[in-house]
Amino acid sequence: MYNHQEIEKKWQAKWIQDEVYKTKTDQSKPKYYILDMFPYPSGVGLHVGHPKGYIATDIFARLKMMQGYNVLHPMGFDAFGLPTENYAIKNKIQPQKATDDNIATYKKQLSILGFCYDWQREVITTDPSYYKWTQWTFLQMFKRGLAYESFEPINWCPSCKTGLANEDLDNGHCERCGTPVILKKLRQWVLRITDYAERMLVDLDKLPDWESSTKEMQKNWIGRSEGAEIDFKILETDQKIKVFTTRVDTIFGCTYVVVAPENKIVQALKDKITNLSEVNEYIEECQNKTDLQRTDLNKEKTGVKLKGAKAINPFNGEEVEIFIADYVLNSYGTGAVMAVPAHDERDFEFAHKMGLRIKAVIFATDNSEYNGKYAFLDDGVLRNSGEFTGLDSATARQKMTDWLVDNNFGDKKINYKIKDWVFSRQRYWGEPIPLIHCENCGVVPVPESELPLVLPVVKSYEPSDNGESPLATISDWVNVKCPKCGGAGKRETNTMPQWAGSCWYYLRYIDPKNNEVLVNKELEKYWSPVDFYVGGAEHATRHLIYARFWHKFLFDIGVVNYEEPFTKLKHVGLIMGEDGRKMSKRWGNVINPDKIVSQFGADSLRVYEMFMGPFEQSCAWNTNGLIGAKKFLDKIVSLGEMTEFKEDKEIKSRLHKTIKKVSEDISGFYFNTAVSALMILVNEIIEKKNKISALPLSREDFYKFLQILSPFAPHLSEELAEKLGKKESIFASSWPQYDEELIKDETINLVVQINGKFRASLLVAHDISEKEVLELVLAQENLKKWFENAEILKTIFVPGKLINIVVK
RNA sequence: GCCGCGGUGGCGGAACUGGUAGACGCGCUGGACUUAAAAUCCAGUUGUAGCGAUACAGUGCGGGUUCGAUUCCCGCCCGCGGCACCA
Repeated sequence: MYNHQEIEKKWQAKWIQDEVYKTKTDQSKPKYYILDMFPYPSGVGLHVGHPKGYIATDIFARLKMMQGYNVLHPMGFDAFGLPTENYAIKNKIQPQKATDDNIATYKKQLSILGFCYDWQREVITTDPSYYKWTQWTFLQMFKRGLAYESFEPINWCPSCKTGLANEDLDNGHCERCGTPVILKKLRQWVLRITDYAERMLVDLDKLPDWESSTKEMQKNWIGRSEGAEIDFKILETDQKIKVFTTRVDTIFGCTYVVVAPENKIVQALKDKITNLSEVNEYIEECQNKTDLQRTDLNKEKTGVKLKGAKAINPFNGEEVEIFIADYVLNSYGTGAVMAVPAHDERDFEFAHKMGLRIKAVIFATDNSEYNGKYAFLDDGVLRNSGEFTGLDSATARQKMTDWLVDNNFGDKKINYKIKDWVFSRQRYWGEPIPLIHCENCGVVPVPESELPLVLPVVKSYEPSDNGESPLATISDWVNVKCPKCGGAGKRETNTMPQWAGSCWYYLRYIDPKNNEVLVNKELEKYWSPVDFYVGGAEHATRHLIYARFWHKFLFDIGVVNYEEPFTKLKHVGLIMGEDGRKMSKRWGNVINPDKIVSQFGADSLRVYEMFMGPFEQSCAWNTNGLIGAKKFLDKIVSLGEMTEFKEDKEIKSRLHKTIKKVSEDISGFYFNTAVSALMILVNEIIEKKNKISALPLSREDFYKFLQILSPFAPHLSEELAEKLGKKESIFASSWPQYDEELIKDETINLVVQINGKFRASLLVAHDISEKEVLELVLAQENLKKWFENAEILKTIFVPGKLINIVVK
């Protein structure tokens, strides 16, 4: 037992006093930038699961420091956005005050865990000196046409009363409050992230050190598909319906065309449609559905025929019916499809329900006939397809696309599932969008010299029902002169989404106080890119998509010198409650880190969380396991009390093996096995110690042990190192090297197998020959029975490891 | 439905490019110390049979490759995560 409270307090104060973790930009040394995803400071504070990733990066950073790197390992807070705003409203505090309080709580909670952050580089996204540059980047996007105003229907959360991006949805519900979203027509600012879709996709291949699951998720989210856009002329008009398909080869099987209910073409055909009231009724019906209802796969497909209008298939001149149906999404492709029921499941289902014609044109290569019971989705050979009959699907797609181009009926087209980023929120707690609406000049940017455009203090920050932000009510802030013509202008009152500030914060840590530029070029060149980024997997298709986009833009305008922000990425597994459920107030299973630290110490918590299991894996909390970690540290304390040192050869060898193992395991983020290796070493030392009544190590070697322990248990290691007489912080020391010679075992346990089954192990010299082993084996009394009445067919010998004798 | 990951004792998990399955920790059992308990220390702990040496079985299920498979291949089952009418 040792007084962890006293020791931890002492060293935390000393580290700050001696500036042990101050980042030094000594450019002669190699740099290492290791970054945690900065937290969102919520009202309830941290639970014991949050620091897991921070502990891991802290251990890693300490290793790198001691290995002689200049380490940048900063921390900050992502504080704008709905959670704080909703919390502030509920508790009747100003959002700024709520943010300040929450950050103070978080910092206190983090500080007692003994992290090696350089707090002088702290970045807070709600700080005007920070969001000045968020606004600046937005303006650069605006100036290059990447930010545009749109009036299209978007996701709207009726509870949070704001528009949302696709990334803010969780299965059709608002990710924040769980309310099903609806589509609502709204004026909004949108970023052209789709312009970067291709690059974001292709560049994933340049990231070998990202987890493949994350890359896969991003690929699916970007959702590239290659196909063609085809014009279907509408009979007796000069209108046309543009459809997108990846299966031009099936077009001779098209028996109707479907457009989304919101598609503009419906209104354009008003005069032709003879059942207009029925059509309008259907459109209204669709508008009243939530997104969730509309996209429910289990529901039956619905739709209405546009009577009086017909479309013409450009390939065969056939006249086909036109339907509106909400199984076609207006937001993807052209909002219209050619329906080929024989070769598309959805069209098949719809055609069945409405009693429409099904015409098969693709046949399996084995010439089996189409049975009409389901849609045939595979590629195959074309039939009934005019001049393209007989071609295989892939060739047909090429030739038919060429035909489209030649005859002016369409073109090749690549579509992406990812949508442009809806970037405005009708809420208060966000970065003001620095634009001014002028009657004469249109939308005019706020001059860069006037940045930051500070978020004004407002009396009521509750959201409104009318799609306007609370900022719209502050008339003396809203009404300004147009910076261009001096005439009357109005400020944009929407604010930026929560994800804006986190798109580039990693750059600001490099140069956190610069008021002239976003980041100094020279410093950026030295420190970037982020070598290693660690955080939750839930950000795979949110923050990590946005940040890559933002970064590529900054690359394009020359702010940064490389194209991908995060070289290596790992996700931290959750810590669940003792009951196996996610820690939450609702289940009453939240474990508070402050309590754990005061009761068991930060070092115990650190060791335990790293020992729980593989870093990426989620794992249930178990207080008994924590006590095990504490016991491990207690044992080390008892070693530290020894005053007699007597070097032992076996222990020295074990120490060097452990140095190797721990170094490799920290580098590879295999913390559980690193802790295990340290435990094995300690157990062996204790066993020996009990025999010889002295520490079976030299002073120097005991210090080496403390060094490899120190990333895990920094406070205790410093304390024991000081006891050994060390004057300088252990983290200023050089990481110990292992001795190759000491690791080699002179004698080894050689495995003896007979017919592949383990039968014995023999203690022999490591370089024993096959012949010698065989002689030894045959001489063993307890193995004799295997060779009686048996013939040795062959032996397999793996030097230094095993011999397998095959007998019959 | 599609994509990705996983399935090993009572529990968390270990096992390098195929080579002693269950390291390390928790829990449990027995013992020492104690008036007693906690703490600590020692021993045991995959199952079955046996006093024991030992033998057999065993890494989700069924096959296969191999001298040898938790590891590689084929076919299933189950769990988790993501996406989901994307034409």
